[in-house]
Amino acid sequence: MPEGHTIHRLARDHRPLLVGQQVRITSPQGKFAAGAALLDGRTCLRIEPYGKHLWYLFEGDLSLHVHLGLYGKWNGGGGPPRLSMTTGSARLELRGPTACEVHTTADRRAVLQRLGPDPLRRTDDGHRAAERIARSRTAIGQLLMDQSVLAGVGNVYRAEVLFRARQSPFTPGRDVTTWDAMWLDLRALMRQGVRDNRIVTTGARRPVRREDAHWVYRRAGEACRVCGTPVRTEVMAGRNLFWCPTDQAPDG
DNA sequence: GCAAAATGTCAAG
DNA sequence: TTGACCTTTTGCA
Repeated sequence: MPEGHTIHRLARDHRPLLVGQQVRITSPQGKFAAGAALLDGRTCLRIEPYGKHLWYLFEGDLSLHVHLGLYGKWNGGGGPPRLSMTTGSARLELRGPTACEVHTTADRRAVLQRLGPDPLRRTDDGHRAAERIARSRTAIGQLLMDQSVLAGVGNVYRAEVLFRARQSPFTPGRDVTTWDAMWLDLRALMRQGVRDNRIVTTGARRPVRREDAHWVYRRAGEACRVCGTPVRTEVMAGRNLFWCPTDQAPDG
């Protein structure tokens, strides 16, 4: 399930299958029938991931925009897929996405414009995010989830990067002094996530048991791995936040 | 076997 | 802030 690392991994896996190929596109489930007809038979030119968004660019200024949301999946589950892409040798099926639509270049630009820097893009830097954070009274735990501040970070990386920086989620952005460290850490963690196709932040050795993969995420009530204090949880930005009240105590 | 939750977003009120 | 949407997994009977 998808935070930014999943999307970048999909792009990496799909490139050798689709780029340079003429692609047969259909909508067995019917909901994307018109879009599929528009794209069907075109050659895929490139695949571009950005944050949690994924674009398959085709000849003729049209692209397929996919956002997996919470449940979307390529090549999993049963029943008729929303979208099917086939070449001579590959078959990809998309089920349960939040977004599956045809974009023009202008549509794609409009989405990109609303997104903050993506830690997984080599040329992005954290400066734009740093400025937003430094100006804001909003809690850092909320800012990290805002895709216009930072693209690709979701609920797991939020909890884990805050813990690794020993940063309280409740500190207002303008008072945060750990941003540079968190940006660098996100780059490393998310790259690792692309390699593993999975989020592991504890440095646990493979094979990593599920209960050893995270410091605090989904560990409410369990002992903090560092200090033993029970991990706490509370809804922030509409999602369950997890943190250690001792290691991530607010300053002062 | 079913209810609830889940790595997400948007639009309505 | 809430509800809607989409699907799979988890936890409790």
